[in-house]
Amino acid sequence: MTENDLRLKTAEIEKISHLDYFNIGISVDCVIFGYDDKDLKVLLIKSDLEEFEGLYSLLGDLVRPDEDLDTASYRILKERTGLDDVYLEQVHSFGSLDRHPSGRVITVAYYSLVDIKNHRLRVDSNELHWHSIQTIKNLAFDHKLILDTCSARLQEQVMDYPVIFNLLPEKFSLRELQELYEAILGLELDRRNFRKKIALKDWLIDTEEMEENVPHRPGKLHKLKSEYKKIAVSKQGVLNPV
Amino acid sequence: MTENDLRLKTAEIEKISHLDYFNIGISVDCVIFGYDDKDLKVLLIKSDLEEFEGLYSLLGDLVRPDEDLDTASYRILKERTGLDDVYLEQVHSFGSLDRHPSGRVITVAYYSLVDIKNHRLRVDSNELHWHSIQTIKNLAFDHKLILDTCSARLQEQVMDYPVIFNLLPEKFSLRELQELYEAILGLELDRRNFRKKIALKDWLIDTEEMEENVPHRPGKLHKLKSEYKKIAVSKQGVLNPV
DNA sequence: TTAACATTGTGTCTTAAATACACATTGTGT
DNA sequence: ACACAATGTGTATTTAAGACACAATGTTAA
Repeated sequence: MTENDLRLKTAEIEKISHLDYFNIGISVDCVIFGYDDKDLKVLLIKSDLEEFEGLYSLLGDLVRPDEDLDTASYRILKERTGLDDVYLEQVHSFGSLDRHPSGRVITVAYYSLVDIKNHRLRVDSNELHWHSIQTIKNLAFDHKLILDTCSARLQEQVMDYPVIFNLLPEKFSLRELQELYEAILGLELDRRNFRKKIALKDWLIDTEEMEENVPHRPGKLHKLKSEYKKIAVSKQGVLNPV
Repeated sequence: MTENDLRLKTAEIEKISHLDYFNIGISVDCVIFGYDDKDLKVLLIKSDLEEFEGLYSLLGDLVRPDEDLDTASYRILKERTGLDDVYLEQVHSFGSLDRHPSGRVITVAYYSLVDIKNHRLRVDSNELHWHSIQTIKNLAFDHKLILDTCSARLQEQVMDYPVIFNLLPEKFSLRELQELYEAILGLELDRRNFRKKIALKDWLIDTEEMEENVPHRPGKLHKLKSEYKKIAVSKQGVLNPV
């Protein structure tokens, strides 16, 4: 390498340092909701940063230069959980100056809905754990704020769009569905009025099957009409209430 | 400079090139809505990019390393319009690979509501122009998509939150308000039912004043209750319907 | 000055949805 | 066979939405 090459290299460093000043990292964080044991849960991982020792954080990663935002969130979900074909929706972007201890990182938050029982994650080997929303006091970074924002969004959407069926198995009883609504909304619902409301939306088909292995009178099993499954799996862009 | 220095420099270049590979620009774009002449309008500027010659684009800029997202959108609004103290709300982030011809730029879209009449912008000197939403066919970048997304968001919010009063002068007649709703929702409303609905929301105070200089029977002037102005100017975080 | 005009302001009826509320039925477990 | 735990169902009340018509008021122009 000649002295001239060196000068060129140095100039390049200058230029890149300037770029670096303007460099802001961009990441995606996924709030992955699950439902089990009559409780709304979120999938968290132990933070690997010293600053947040002992705290959990959402699943996230930097966005690669060759992938768009939705692709990045799908990749993270797939890599971390092995899940594919899940409901994902962008919620909000967070960009406080001090939100990441090791530099300026703006993050785009997504929420996701998965059926815990159906997909068996290798959660323990991964340091991944399901946490009840109720019990979460604080998280690494600004992830508690992100979680709360996504929970609020989920609450807003739950009565207007057929999304939460992604949290349930293919077939479910109306009791299971009502318990899920109650878990998300944080209130108790009247059984008769709830059933009337759901019937009015006309989202469900009554399979002719019945619950099994319940220690009481079994209920009918229902499933989501197939025309709504399309919307539910990947709601792109603007969507009208059904 | 020794051979060893050179090796160090080269290593630094390697490292920075790697960073550069991960470098993604981040910008903010503002959809600034205004209302005039019974028409919903948006503030646009002639694109300065060759690729988009003749097309208009939204007002936007790169986010600086020392400002958060909300601050960036306020700055852009202030710089370009001189307006301060306006309603701004983050809507969605857009990150397609090919959305910017000169590189990878992810943008965070905000919408803003301003009273055209009240603030006299130097629009002509700035190449800034108000365009009727109706007439806009395409825009530079993916700005048509961003505009449509923000319009849809505005439509969603307009009946639930007292936001659109930011588009009107301090005092307005119920006819003006109804025309604004009609412009945003793109439909005609029944006058009696509209007034009943607005009365039910209890957002307004009846000032004892009357319209002036109208070529017909003048209507009463109303204004937004002050407790809602707070919310309306800067809706931070999660907000419940009123 | 008066008549035509444009818009204000107001109420009832009907329909749809939300809420409050109670009892007989069915399958399981002991 | 009895206690248990849940299913499944209907009516009455209140609240909101939607359809719809006419008298009153101020301006303008003949």
